[in-house]
Amino acid sequence: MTTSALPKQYDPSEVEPRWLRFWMENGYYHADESSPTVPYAITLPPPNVTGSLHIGHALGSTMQDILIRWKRMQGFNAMWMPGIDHASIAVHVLLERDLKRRENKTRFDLGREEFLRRAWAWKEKSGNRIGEQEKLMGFSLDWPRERFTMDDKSNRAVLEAFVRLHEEGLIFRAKRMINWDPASETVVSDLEVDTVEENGWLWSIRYPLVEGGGEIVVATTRPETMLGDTAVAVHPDDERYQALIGKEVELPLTGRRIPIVADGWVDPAFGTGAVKVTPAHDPNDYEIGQRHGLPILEILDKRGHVKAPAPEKYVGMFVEKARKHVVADLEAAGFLVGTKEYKVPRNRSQRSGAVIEPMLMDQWWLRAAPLAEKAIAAVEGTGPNKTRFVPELWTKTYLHWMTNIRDWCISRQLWWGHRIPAWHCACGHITVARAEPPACAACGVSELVQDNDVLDTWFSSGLWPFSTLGWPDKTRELSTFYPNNVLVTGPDIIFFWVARMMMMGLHFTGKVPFRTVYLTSIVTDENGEKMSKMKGNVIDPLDVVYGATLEHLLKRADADNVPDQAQRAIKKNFAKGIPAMGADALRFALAALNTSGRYIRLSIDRVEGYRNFINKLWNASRFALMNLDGYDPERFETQLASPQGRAALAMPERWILSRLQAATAEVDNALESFRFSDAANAIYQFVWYELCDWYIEVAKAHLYTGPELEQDHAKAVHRHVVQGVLATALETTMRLLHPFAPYVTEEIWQKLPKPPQLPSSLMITIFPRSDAAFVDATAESEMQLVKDVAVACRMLRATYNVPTSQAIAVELRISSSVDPTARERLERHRAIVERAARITATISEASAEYPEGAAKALVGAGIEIVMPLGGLIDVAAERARIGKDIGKVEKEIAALEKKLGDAKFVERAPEDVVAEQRQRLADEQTRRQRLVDALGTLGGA
RNA sequence: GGGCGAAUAGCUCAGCGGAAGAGCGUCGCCCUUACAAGGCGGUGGCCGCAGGUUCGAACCCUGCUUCGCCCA
Repeated sequence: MTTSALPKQYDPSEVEPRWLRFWMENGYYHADESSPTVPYAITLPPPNVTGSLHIGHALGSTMQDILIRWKRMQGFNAMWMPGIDHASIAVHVLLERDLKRRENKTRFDLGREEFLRRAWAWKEKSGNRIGEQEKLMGFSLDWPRERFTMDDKSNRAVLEAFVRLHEEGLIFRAKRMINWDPASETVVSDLEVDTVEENGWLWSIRYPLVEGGGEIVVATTRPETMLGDTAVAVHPDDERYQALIGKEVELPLTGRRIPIVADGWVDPAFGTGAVKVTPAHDPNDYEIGQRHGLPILEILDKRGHVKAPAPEKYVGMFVEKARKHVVADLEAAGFLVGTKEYKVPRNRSQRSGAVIEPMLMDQWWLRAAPLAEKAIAAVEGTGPNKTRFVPELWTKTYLHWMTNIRDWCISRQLWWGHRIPAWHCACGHITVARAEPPACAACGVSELVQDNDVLDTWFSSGLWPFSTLGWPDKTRELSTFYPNNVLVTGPDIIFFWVARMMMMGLHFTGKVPFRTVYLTSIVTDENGEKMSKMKGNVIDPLDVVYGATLEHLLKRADADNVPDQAQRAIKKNFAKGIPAMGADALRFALAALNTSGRYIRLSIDRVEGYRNFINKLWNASRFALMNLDGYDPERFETQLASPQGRAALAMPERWILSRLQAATAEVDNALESFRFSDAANAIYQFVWYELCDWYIEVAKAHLYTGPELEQDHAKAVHRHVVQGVLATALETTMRLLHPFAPYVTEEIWQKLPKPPQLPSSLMITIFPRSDAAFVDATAESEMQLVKDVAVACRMLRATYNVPTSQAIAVELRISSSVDPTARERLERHRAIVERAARITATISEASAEYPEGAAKALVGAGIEIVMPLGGLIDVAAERARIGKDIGKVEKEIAALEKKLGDAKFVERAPEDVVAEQRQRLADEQTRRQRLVDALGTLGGA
């Protein structure tokens, strides 16, 4: 191997495709459901087929891949289920928008069959793209198992679930108030409606009394719905209107007579305290109507146009237009009392953006309360199986929603989705069945028409964790991989996914679908703004991986039809484009930034920092590979296996192996409790600040070959040990880091010399476990001392700008009375300190005599560093620096004396705490004395 | 209106009862043959405000202020 040929900079574009192919070709991603080993399963929340992989997916999926690769390496039968969601309404919105633009047609012009043909074509293209993106990110999904929510198996599961729930009386048909999207002409879920405050008007309208010539004035933001009014309501305690309750008014523009009713729901402080009641087009009015037995007058059709029995004049007008005409007519007729600007809470469909019309309609419903009961018990821990949320705070959100659950409207007036298995007969009877029934169950007629509606997408999502494993059949997959161990998703999906899966899972399988729900943070841009194409602040994960020029970003934005404003934002945000970071850097960044906070502010700069880390690791490995000639991994493995062999290691070797155990333990513990950022940071710290900054620097002295090596056998032996420790530490680091950064670790690992019996890929090696045999407190404290002394020397050197090239003589003065072991330790490790700080050291006892013009520094209380600088020293600066240190020390001393002077503290605090504070005080006092002495000998005050 | 949360270094965040931490930024010095995507060193904090509990509070409790988010 010609390792010297390794490039100085890690090039992910060259490395990633090779290993991706290797892993896929060898089937390492695939889990065998018949394997006797302990399963560990995660189901990927399937991305929406309309989209491409966005940064939120990248985050959630990276966390899942970290878990899966980690567990796989721990020997679990790790299975990660891939799939795509059909996203019923999202596909409709997208295709219909396109249809409108290109052909100026609606889906109704096209017909159901042709529309579905186009939807499938879209699914093929878009679904494949998502899969490609997931592969490029290195996600080790079990591809042969890949599923789609509308494939045959899923269709069968949905059919079975629907029929069973219907048989159980949990699915029923009823006419209730629903959210109608007039643009898409379908029901939408409560969860898919946003209430936004928009600028509007509040109109006051005079409704004249039928008798007595009086009037009542109502305030409304939707005057056009007056055409469907069937009452006026006031609060029963409202003194202004006591005399009017029970009277009738004549409804302007229609001539209809409607009553004035008293209802507690009315807010006397709103407007005039009197409101118009339109039971057919407002949920609250509907409730009032029910309480008072009011008639229901529907005056809006499915496209949001006015219809009869509204007066002929308005029929056919869209609500907005009808509003203008109604207001104008009211004004002309003298019924309009006032108009004022008003913030109107308006419901809009998240999908189409259209204003939602509450409407009364026959729909299919799922009675959710009985299902929710078990879903609550499982999370409260009172049921036989349990699911817990991580971070725990989301439990409340889930429980709050689940305890206040309402019946779920599951039918949608769309075509792309699972068609409802119900057949309507002219006699009015509806037959629900697994297959088209030959005849009506009620009247025997054979001309039946299947229900036109499809199911809400989330209905099939609820079944996903087990429908993907073969349910309703009792498959081996199901018994092996269900329940899943974890579900990873964003907190914004709790109600959509988690809640539905919990309800359906418990109902149909009797088991929770997953033991743990891990909720990631939500990724925003660096200013904390939610990413959105419209804002021009989206970061596409693959643009980060492969890099993108500004031109490329703008071109794509143009293709996506984003507004000019967003294009300008892109020019500002990504003026220099995005440099290629590689998949590993992005994955590691996402893990490192994924703390328990609710948001991750992702910026390219942060990712760049982690790209640098990957590069650092690459170069450390490069250094090792350039210095491993003659290294025999088997010989070293044998040495490490024996206690004597381990005891023969020198301090720095014992130190780095000990630190590696600490890092390993931290990574393992952190992952066990889903603290991804702690795990990533533990590796980062170890690699950069321990392995690279210290161990490799120390190792250099022993790795370089020279003529003396051939004469000095001990040196040659030691060189081999250093090579072994370096190679071993790196090899273990690769295994630790592999779940986070699979590509670079595999690349390096394959190059490292290692014992021959290891597997062919890093991804199927064993994940490191902290080994007590290598934990070495003595080595750690000795190395700490060495580092502290070296750093103090460097500080003096930097303060006085002593060039690195100049090895400077330094006195290390040690108060053996303060630190009895320091002198012996420093003498033993003098060479390391000298090399690290570029000094030549003389070690002596502490003394109050100082050479002229020396800079001084303290390490703890017992070690003083004296750097003679002759004329170089800036006396004033040195005085200021030491004076400042004295100030700090005195502040400490004052605080400690106060504490120790408090009798209650000494009396009540634990003994060890008191002793610790006493020791600190003594140390600080010594330090102060040393500093004062140093100051005193400076002169020139 | 109901609920959930957050205020700690210039920025982004960790710490959640016994000496204020990280990353990035910033300021010096250095192209020292693994790495300038680098090395060495420094600067920087009434831990939102006010009370309380405690020998001891960034951390626990109460209130306030300001910002988020979710639900109606």
